[in-house]
Amino acid sequence: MSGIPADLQSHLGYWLRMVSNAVSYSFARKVEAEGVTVAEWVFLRMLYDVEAISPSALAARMGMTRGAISKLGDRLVAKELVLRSGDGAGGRGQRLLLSTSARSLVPRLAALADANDADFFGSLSAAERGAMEQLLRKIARDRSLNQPPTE
Amino acid sequence: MSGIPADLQSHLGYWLRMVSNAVSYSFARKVEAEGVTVAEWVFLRMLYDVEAISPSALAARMGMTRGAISKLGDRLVAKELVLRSGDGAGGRGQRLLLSTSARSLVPRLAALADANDADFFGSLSAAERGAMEQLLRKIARDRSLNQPPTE
DNA sequence: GCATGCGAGTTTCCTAGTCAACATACAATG
DNA sequence: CATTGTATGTTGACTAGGAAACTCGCATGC
Repeated sequence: MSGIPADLQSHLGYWLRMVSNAVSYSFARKVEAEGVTVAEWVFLRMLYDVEAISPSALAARMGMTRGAISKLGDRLVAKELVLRSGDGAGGRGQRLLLSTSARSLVPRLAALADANDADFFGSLSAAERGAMEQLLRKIARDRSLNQPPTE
Repeated sequence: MSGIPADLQSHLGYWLRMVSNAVSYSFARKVEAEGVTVAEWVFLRMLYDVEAISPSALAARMGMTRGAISKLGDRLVAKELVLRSGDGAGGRGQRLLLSTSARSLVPRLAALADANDADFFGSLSAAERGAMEQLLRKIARDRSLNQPPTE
């Protein structure tokens, strides 16, 4: 025992990071054609469902800090994809919502997400993909990485 | 069709990113007790095996740019964990190698990596972990994310 | 009615990457 | 040899995010 320290490749975390980075990088290349980043896609996709949400609630769902959401919001407002309601910039009980152009952009981005997933996981069988998803969801559940459905 | 755009959670890439980020974040918290970052751990662990390597070869293996390796190297040299041989800073056919203190640090970091993997994947059965690793490796292989054993 | 506090959003400073421009050692070619 | 080229390492400008301090609106208690 305690001979050679464990190899990098002997850790699942290592492979997870490698593959995840590659998937995200590839997706980033795809969505940049639409002038958007991965974080922005997530932001927009979440708003698409909820209609309106407060910045700090969104921060919790996205697993980012309030500060990061504030800046991300600035960028999206500048791109005219997001509106801040209540509407003076400094408003307190603020709500974020999609612009109409964002609402039409999201489906196009979703198609890119589908394509990216297909690129990477298309070579797996449906059973394999299912197994992978179940395992990942299980770990996320154990760690409660699920964004709570709470506002 | 073309009704509601695909959900974030319907993509494997999404779950991969969630779990991978959580794993890396948790690992970062663990190794910071040893004064090291995740990237620094990878850097050190790779050097541990190869004995000496050129910065650009290491960049290729780590999937980072030469610039990033240069700065990462600076930090590790400052921490006295890495040495640059050939030794004037501007040397061209430069080699990176571990200091003796780094050589004794790596096994401790490896233990933390083991612990982190156990934290996250310990709740899976051995068969599940094996399945996960095989699937991830397969994707990495398809995309040739394996660092080539070439120097 | 006023103070006190708390929570939300912003801002500042810092870190860690990329990208692209740069300098330069080394090789190949005339 | 000299020149030209090419790969290598470094640097500077920029981006994205975290941590923590700061600012206010708003509620609560006195």
